[in-house]
This record gives sequence, structure tokens and C-alpha cells, in this order.
Amino acid sequence: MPQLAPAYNPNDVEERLYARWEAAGLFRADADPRRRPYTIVIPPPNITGILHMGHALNNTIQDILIRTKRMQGKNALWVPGTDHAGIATQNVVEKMLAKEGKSRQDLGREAFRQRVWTWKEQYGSTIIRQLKRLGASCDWTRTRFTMDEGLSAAVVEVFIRLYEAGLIYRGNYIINWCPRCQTALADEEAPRQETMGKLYHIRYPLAGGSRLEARGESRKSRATSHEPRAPYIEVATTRPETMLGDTAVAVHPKDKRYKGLVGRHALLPLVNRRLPIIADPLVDPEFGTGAVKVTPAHDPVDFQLGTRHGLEFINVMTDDARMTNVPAAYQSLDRFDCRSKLIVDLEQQGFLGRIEEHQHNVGHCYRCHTVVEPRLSLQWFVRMKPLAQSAIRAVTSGKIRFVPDRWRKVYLNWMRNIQDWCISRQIWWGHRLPVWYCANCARGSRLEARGEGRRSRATSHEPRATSEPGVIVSKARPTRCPACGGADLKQDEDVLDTWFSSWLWPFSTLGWPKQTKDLAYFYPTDTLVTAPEIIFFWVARMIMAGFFCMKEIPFRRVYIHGTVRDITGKKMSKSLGNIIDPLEVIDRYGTDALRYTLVTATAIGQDIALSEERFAAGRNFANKLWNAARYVLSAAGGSRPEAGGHDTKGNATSREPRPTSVSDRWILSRLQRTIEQVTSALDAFSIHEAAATLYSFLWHDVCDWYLEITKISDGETEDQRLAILTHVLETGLRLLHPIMPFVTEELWQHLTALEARGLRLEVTARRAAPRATSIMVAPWPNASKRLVNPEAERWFEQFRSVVVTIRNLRAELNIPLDSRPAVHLVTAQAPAREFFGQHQRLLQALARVGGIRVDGAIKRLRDAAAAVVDGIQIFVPLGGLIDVARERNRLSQRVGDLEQDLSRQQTRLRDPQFVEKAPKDVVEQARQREAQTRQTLEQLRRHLDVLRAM
RNA sequence: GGGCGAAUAGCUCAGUUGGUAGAGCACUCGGCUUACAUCCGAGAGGCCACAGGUUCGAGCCCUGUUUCGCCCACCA
Repeated sequence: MPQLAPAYNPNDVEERLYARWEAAGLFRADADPRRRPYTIVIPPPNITGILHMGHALNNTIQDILIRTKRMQGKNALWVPGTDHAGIATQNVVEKMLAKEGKSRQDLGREAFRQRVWTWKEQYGSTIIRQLKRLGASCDWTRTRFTMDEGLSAAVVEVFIRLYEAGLIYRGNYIINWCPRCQTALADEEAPRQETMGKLYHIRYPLAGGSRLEARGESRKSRATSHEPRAPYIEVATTRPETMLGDTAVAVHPKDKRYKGLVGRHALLPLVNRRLPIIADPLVDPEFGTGAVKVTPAHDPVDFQLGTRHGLEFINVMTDDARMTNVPAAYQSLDRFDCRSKLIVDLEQQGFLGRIEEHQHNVGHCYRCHTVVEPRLSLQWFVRMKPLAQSAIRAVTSGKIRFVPDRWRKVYLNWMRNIQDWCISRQIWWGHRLPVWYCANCARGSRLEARGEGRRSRATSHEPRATSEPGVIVSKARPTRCPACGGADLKQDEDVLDTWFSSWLWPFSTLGWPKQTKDLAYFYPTDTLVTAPEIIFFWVARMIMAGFFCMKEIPFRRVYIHGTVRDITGKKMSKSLGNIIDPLEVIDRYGTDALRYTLVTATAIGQDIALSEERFAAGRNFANKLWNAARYVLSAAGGSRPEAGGHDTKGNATSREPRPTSVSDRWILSRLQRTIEQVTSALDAFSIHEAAATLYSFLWHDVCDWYLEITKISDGETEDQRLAILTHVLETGLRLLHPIMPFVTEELWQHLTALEARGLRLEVTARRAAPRATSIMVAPWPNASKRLVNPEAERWFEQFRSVVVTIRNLRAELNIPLDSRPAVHLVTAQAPAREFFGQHQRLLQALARVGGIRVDGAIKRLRDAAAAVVDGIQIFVPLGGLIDVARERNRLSQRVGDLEQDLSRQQTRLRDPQFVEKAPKDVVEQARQREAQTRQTLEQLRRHLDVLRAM
């Protein structure tokens, strides 16, 4: 028998066990029509990623689900992989290059891409190794990468299908532009920051009539307030320099102040462009003056207005944010210099109104913190509305369920207001668009480069015909233009948004667009486990892609777990310095401790507040189990010959646990309930409940009580008890395995080895799966109704109460431990007398008393502490052992408390409403409680008398 | 501006269809009882945010309020 160390040391076992599981192919799953599949696809972490607590939680949950289903006999597949994470990865490599004093432009596109691939080969699997340390039981032979060959083919395939269906188009749109990095940024790459800025009021003179005089008038009064009937319309802006690109002024249609002005024109100060005054509900009449200048090429809202009202789009900035297409005085000025100059000029000429302090959210480049410039640009889009329809239905019909349910509303709300998806990015790392332009056909058409196009008439933000002249969409590089036969073809420079490959993940990883066996068998997947912030980016789009490509939902359940926060409720982030590194936790406490603590930290779908100390609880639990098993192994080792003897007595055929006492029947009954509770909790994604149930059962029922009972010799049934203990422990380990895979496997190996050595133990795992070499593939426990025994539970609870009450009296009265008073139990119930008569030894040992006497009625009571529990009076003779005065005080206080209790209970029972209307069992329960309180009170009062007399 | 979540023991949180509140940590007291001091035994500690309502009965259901937090959005 291998000796176990006195304490569980995770470092000794984790790596070894994981390697063994992997080598034995236990993570693998192959299509097998005879078995039901259960599939999860991992939310692919970025290749630049390193494991943080969010990953740890997310993947722990997935692993728990997968391990559970695997043990329950499902063909459980967890598909792993990583995401190429376009911008994030490009940035990492660019930073490396910067250290060498180079930029990506120095290398050129192809060399740069090659460089990223090299980086990926070197560091891209860090996160995978870290997932393995977490115990993740993914089928690593299926590891995919969003840019590997198959998945790239899927991306191209989808692009072409969407394009052909008229769902992909090219159009002008406002994007976030970083003038320093000279690239477009996704919204999430341009985080908004609360910034104190200024809100400038500018007066635009009204055109027509003889209003030109107005200017001179205003000059005198300058920035002082004017009467509203002045011949101008005042607008407010935080970015005055954009006024040079204004092509309209807008007001709310119901705004009475401007009713007469709609349809007329204003003049753009300093430029004198005629601007139509338009009405649109998009304008908030409450804000500023209620009139807004419209710069369709430099603001998302204005862009919409421009589109809707057919305005002109004037781009007034270059890629590096210098002014262009503007009067000579401002040409080539930096945007902020231009702003300053404009303010001066406007003021001088009397166009400037008030300037207010104004707090607003400004996007900043997440790399260099430069203020981002919203700017018109030619981009590719996916038309989402048609795709959204079936995705909405899938959720409203319940085919796809969110857990917790509240996320359904969030999802539907977004889907019903969905905007078109900008899928092109001006970076180099990613899937290049399968789009080519024919130089010949493009001549004379609108196909100019993005950037500072001159003035353009509004091109609508609507899908264009699939056949834009000179645009060729093709899987492979076309040799000739199909329209004109020209060979001067250039591929689009852009790459696709990272999510354009992620949204195909549930089926692209299974082989799509090929109709593979895997795809037919494992799709649709079962559960998607992810964080709330990703519902829009990913979950919603996967559902749409599922319908578009597979005509089927991608998964049945979406489990949205909480965000991991620190102890003060803040999101963990590097900049806040409040990170707890899961790998450090693993080093210090073990993987099982990390997993246990993460999973018990909170209820389903709630956020998690973490502090380092909490991991000790998980470590302690693992250690507790370790030691319980250590006890079993050493006890079994000691009694092995005897046990072998039993075998020959003809009991060998019986593999069932044979409970011979109430405690046996009690623990087995408790085990069945535990099996039921844990199984249904896991079914309902209530992992913390499953964990808590197991913790309390294994620690408090098994270790604190049953294991202690097995130590108490009563002659004949010791082996049987040990067998039962082993059985209970072994079953508990299987239930706990999904949550704490390592310690359970290690101990399970030891426990099941006992059987091989001839000890007659009930090890159902071996029986049901004789070839199970790992707890990973041992069968999930089944609750046996036959072993559920409410009567045994009742008896044992009563027994436990008596023991606890005696301990309690000993502690309360400070009876020294080395004194072993003889305890006197009195009860009128004959069965109870018999029961306690039979269990004297147990009672003595567990309550640490010298002897037990059981009677039907009290004869005489002197100098004894008293308590009543479940109709049993307990007397502990004090024999001058205690501080009488002190205990007298304590007791009288208790009497006072109890009197209050009793009166509360009695008032309730006197209420006729309660007695009539409450269910009978509730009333009955209340009555019993009251009777008990009364009895206890009587006893205590009597006992108080005793103390007073002492 | 909309939507969502939270408010329960000193701390972090549970509380399944309404029946007088639980855990872990921390704390107090007593224990090295031969599996475990990462432990054992006992204990103290709660106007369940506030105000109304429904009910015989509310932590839970309804209405409103307050305070935090998150998400979305077009405050120019």
C-alpha cells in the first residue's frame, strides 16, 4: 500500500495525472452513432492571451460540464482553439519590432505577416498550456486556430455566400480614426473617456433677404447674449473645426422655436456656404440651443442625417488630422490649431456665442491615447437585419435558452435594433478580403482610395448591387476581370474583423464547409459558456451564422457567468493593479483549490468578488479529503487479513453495502440524497450549489460523524463500516471529480486499488465499468431509492442532537475534558430508551462521557446540569466540578431568552387566523416547537433551582 | 436617456414554488482525541436598505424611494 503523505500536495500529482489522462486519450471524442454526443466549443482565447481569472472561471465551468457529461455516459467533446485577435496580435508584434527600431511598414506586408506567424508559433500556445494546468479536458487533437487553413476557407466561403446573397456591401461610414497610428479603430479599440471639454456656441446667419447686415450688428455686441429674434441660428459644438465641413443645420421637427426656419438656409460663417436647415427627430431639442450643425463626414449622427437628407459629405481632414478642403487660411493646419484659430476668428467677426464647460465622452486610441477622429471612410459591411430574423426566433421560441434567463431580453433588444456590421479593418494581420478590383473597369467609377476624398454626394449606407463595376469576389485570385478581361487586378488591402472568423466557430471547427461526419454528429453543440460582455460581439453573431450556414442553431444553451471582480467589486485589470494571477494561485494552493473557490464564490450568473484568502478554503477541502482517504487506507491496510477472512464466509457474493446499524443506514441514505442534489444542481448549472452540497456532506457528515463512528470499536461490524465508509468516500469523489479533478483522481486510484488487494469493498465504479482506469471515465453515481431511509435519518439526527447537547453542556459549564461524568438520559418514549440503550458506546465516545444511564422517569436530581432535546432530558451531574455562581448567571440569562421565544410562539398559536388558514402541517410544526420550548424552559428553571440550592 | 443587477452576520456571499434566516472567512472559549492544527469541539454575532401594499403569515410577491455597480445609446 503506497503511503500517502500527511498533507495533500497538488504539485506532486497534477502534472503527472494530466499527462496520464492525455496519454490515455481520455479527452478524445469521436463521432459514434451508438452514443449521444455532448458538445462544447471553447470561446477561443486570443493567441496573445495569458490566463486570467476570467479565463479560469470560464474554462472551469466548461470543464465541469464536460467532465460531468462524460461520466454520465455522453460522448463528450470539448473543442479547443485560439483566436488570431487581429489588432491585439498585430500590436504585440509591432511593439517587438519597435524595440528593434523598425516599423511594420519597414518590413512590408508579407514580411510582417510572416513575422506574426513566427511569433504565433513561438508564443501562441502559451494560453493552451495554461488551460492544461487548469485541468481542462479538451480534445487537444482538435485544436483549431481561426487562421488555420480550414477555418480560413470557411471565412472565404461565408464571405462569398453572403456577398452573393446581397448581404455584403461596400459603403461609406464613419469610423474611429487614430491620426497618429493612421489606422481605423474598432469601437472597442477606442474606449471612451470622460473628458472635460468646452461647448462652443456659434451663430450661423440666416441666408436670404437682407440679412447680411446682421454680421456687423453682432460684431458690436460680441459674445454678449442676444435676443432670440436675432437673424441667425445658434448651434453648439465641441469640435468647432468640423464646422468647415458642415453641410446643414438641423433642428427637431416639433421644436416651435425653429418652426419657421426649416426649409430656409443658413450661411456657414467664414465660408459663406449655404446650409439647408432641416428637421429630424434625431436632434435633441433639450440639448444646447436645440439646433445642431451637421458635418456628415465627421460625426456618426451627422452621417445618418446626411444620408437621410441627401446632404453633401465634405471630408475636411487628412489622415494625420490636418485640415483640407478648407479656405486657405486654415488649409493644412493641425485640427487643434485650427480650432484655436477659428475661435479667434469667429469671435472677431461676431459669430461666437457662449462657451460652456462641458463633460463628455471622447474616444481615445487605446494604444497612444490620441483623441480619435470620427471620420468618413469606405468600408465593407454585412447587412444584419435579414440575418437577425431567424436568430431572434430561435430565442423567442426557446430553442436557444439563456441561463440566467434575463440575458434573453438583452439579446433580443440588441437583435431587434441591430445595425449593419463593419467587417473591414485597415490592418495586416487577419483574413484578407477575397475581393479584387479591376483597374480598367474601375476607371471613372467611384472606386477611389479611402481617405480624403473630395466632396461627394451622399452615397447611401445601403447595400449596393452585388455587381459593383470592377469588383471581383472570388475564392482564389482571379487571373482576368470577368467583365472586361483586364489583367490589372489588385486585391483589397483590408482584412476582416476578427469576429468574422469567430462567428463561424461552432461549425468551422467541425469541418464546415465540408460536410464531415463530425459536423453531422456533434452539431448543434449543447452549451456555450461565456461572459456577458461578449453577447453582442460573439453569441448573437454565432446564432446568425449558424442559421445562415447550417440552417440550424449553433447551441442549445448559453450559460452567461459573472464577471470576476476584486474584493471591492472592481473589475480586475492591470491598470488597477488588483489582479490575482490564477497561475500563482495554482502554484500556491493547487488547481483544485482554484476551481473549487471560483465555483463556490457565487451563485449562478452573479459577479464574483475574489480575494486571495478564499482559496485557502479550497485547499483545505482537498486536504480534508486527502486525509479521510489516508485514514481509510491505513485502517484497511491494518485489517486486511481479517477482511480477507470475511470473503470466505460467503459474504463475498454480496457487493451491496450492508448497513448493520442506524449510522450505516443514515450515511447511506444521506449519500443517496447527496447524489440526487448534486446531479440536479449540475443539471441546472447551479455549480456552487453542487459544490456546497458536497462540501457539507463530505466534511460534516462523512468526516465529522461517520468516519469518527468507524473508529469506535463495537466488535463485529468494523469491517462493514470501513467498507461503507470507503464506498461513501469513493462515490463522493466521483461526484466531486468534475469540480476538483486532480485530488479526486489521485485518491480514487488509491481507494479502488484496495479492492484489487482483496478487501471486500463496495466499489460500484469497478463493477459498472470494470475497465475504468480513471475516475474521469468512471460512471456517474446513481441514487438508489432503496437506500433512502428517512427513519434512520430521523434516529441519527436525534442521536446527533443528544451528543451535541451533551458537548454543549460540557462546554457551557466548563466541565474539564478529563473528567468523564456519567450522563443520565430520561425519556418517556420506550423506543428511544431502547435506542440509546443500544448505542451507549457510541454516545460515550462521541460525547466524551464516562457512562450512560437511560430511564423512563426521573427519580431524584441533584447537582446536575440539564437540557432537553427531542423529548429527551439530559442530565450531567456536576459533582462540584464547576463554578456555580457563574453558571447560575448564564442559565438565568438563557431562561430569559427562552421566555421571550415562548411568548412569541404562543401569540402566533393563539391567532385564530393562523390556526384556521395555515396548512395543517405548518400549524402542527409550530405546536411541536412550542411544546418543546415549554419543556426546555421547565427543565432549565428546575435546573436553575438546583444551582441556586448548591 | 433607456435597460439590467445588487442591497441579508464584522467581511464575501447563499437562501430553490411565501411558513420566523444559512455557509465560508474573521472573532471568542476549550482542545496537539493515534486521518487532518490546511485540524477538532463549543459559542457569540442579523428591524434580511427604506416606506407602503397583498396575505393568517413576506428576505422572497406588488408599488414607490434611496444607495452602489454594470450594459446600451446619436448629449452635438
